Amino acid sequence: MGVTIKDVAKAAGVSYSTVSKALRDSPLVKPPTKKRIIAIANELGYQPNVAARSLVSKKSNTIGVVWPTVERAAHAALITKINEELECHSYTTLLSINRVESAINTFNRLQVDAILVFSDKSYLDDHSSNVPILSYGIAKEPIHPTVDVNRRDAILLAVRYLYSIGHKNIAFIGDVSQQDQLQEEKVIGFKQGMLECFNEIPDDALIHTFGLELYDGYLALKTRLEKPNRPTAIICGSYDLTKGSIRAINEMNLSIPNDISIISYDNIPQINTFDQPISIVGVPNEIITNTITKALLDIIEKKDITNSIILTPELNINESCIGIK
Amino acid sequence: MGVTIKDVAKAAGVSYSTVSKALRDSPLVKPPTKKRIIAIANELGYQPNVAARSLVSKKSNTIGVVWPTVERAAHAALITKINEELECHSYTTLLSINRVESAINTFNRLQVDAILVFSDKSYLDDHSSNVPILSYGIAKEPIHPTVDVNRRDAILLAVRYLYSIGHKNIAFIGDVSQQDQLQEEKVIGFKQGMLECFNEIPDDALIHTFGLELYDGYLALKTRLEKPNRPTAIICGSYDLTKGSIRAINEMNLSIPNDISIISYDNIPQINTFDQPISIVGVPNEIITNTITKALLDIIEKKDITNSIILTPELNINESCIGIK
DNA sequence: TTACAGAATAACAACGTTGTTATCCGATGC
DNA sequence: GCATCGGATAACAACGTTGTTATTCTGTAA
Repeated sequence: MGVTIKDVAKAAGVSYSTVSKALRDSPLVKPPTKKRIIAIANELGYQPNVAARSLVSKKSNTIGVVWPTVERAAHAALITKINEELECHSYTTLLSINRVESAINTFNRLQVDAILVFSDKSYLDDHSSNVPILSYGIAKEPIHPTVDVNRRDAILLAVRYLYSIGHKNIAFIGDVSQQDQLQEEKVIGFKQGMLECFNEIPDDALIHTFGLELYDGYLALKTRLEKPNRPTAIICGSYDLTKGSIRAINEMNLSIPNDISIISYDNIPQINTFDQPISIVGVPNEIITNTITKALLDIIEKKDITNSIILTPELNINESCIGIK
Repeated sequence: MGVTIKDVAKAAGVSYSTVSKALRDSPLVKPPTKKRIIAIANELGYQPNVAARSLVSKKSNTIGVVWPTVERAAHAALITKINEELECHSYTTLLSINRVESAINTFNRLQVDAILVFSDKSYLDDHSSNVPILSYGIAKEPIHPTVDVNRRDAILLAVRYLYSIGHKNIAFIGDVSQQDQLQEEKVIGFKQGMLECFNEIPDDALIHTFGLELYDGYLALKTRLEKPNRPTAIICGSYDLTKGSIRAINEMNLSIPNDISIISYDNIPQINTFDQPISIVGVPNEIITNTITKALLDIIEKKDITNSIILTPELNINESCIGIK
């Protein structure tokens, strides 16, 4: 079925080792011959056999990604990008939506070159994995090298900025259920910022949602806006919550930024699909993916990354925020 | 790094071909020897080398799944299940979230045994793929063998049922934008049913949403319920729309089924997470996944399933529907 | 012309596995 | 006691590729 290197060799009238070298662009073969061989290979529709190649090279050029939470939109954006970047380095990404342990097992069987784990948990059980593992999540006492975003500082940055332009009534909308450490970190950052700026955290400054979906944000903010003491600035804990919040604000016939300034967490590309520009705080997706890609290549090369990498968030302000005199 | 079959052979004092046979449970090797070899292999932590194995067997035991629309929850449920089922047949699932053409290319390079494509489009461009392709979507003039759900009949069934228990004012809520052929089919089924039962399609029987998300359903239904001539029964075009509809109904202080009966499309497990049981119409997920798995194994073996498979929906009624005298 | 360097290409082993074929050895039948 | 049979295991080729080593060929200097 498949056309092999030997078929090409026969067609070109050379030995098969020459073909191999020609296709790998080795300097050991004369340019004209090389050109001719490549042309013939293309014509025959030659596809290198991955199995044979990785058998001899002892590498699969494949990276396994463990992604148990398929639902999270932010992760989807990350994975798509990482996938692209790795392809540039001629690695193929392999996704598994199984449970973490089971996925790690499978990837060990498949002998991928490295495993990337997306997990909310702060640590993974210590599995015996022959393959190096990188995790993206919380770098608190990690077992494996980890890439993490400093969510606490992100929200802190936002509070400080809003304070600096005169806001006195700032609210944070997000999941305060303490189930998810990632969300918890944001709340801590908010509280820290409020204490720093105002020496207190008013009861109604934290707007609780019960989930991270659009509707959760919509409902929570709408309920809050119907009460007195309307905040002049809101920090939204995630992309979907921002979407819901904006709908709630529109529905109340309020204006961004004249009535309410908004800063959204999550620095993902979709943020540009809103009707109006929205200020954001977070680590740009591109930086996250670059870092992860680089870290993966590093752990493959055995450049042991002992330290975890913690990324610093950036603030991007535009007309969704206005100062208060 | 890896412990090979030869290491096991040396440790067991037998030839490596004997080890191979013992591990594949061949009758050619004596039971006691077999047992001993397996024990030693386990002890050494032997993992068969996939590359070598697929090099000789000319199979990768891997199936590529093209999944360009990561966001759709219904697809996530399907894929998870298919993944499980294939694992039972010792196939590994490989996900790609790239564009369809690019993904098919990659999978050809990796020489997977078959490709499963999730696509809204009614047909794929005729790519030169050496690997057999199965698609899940619309089986209208398909190029590749296709597994399809008869969405038209599903909604038709629902209309007929509601009519049979006395409803005179039935509405369908769904995406009527005609962008998506899958959604379009449902609308056609609804219209057909209405004509069949009532000889007409009232203008307000179709409740348009502009998307398939929860909030889209919520907003559209709420708007509709504020108008006169409230429907006594509603058919929801998808799981997320059902969720939104239920919220709208609750918010208006209406009761299911006393004020409004509900039937939801999408026969997925999550449907059981609602506060109350909801009647559904559609093909149970398990049947879809079984069919797809079987079809995949078939095209791998025979390389030729000429006919597409169209699945017939089922109606599952419970207390979310009540008759009208 | 012969010898020889250096480039170009051919030959070959190796990667880890599987299926086929060959070998060994004990038991059986005459 | 010898040939034979058959079960158990060993030996080996093959899968398609790459890196190393061996061979051929070309052009140049003695």
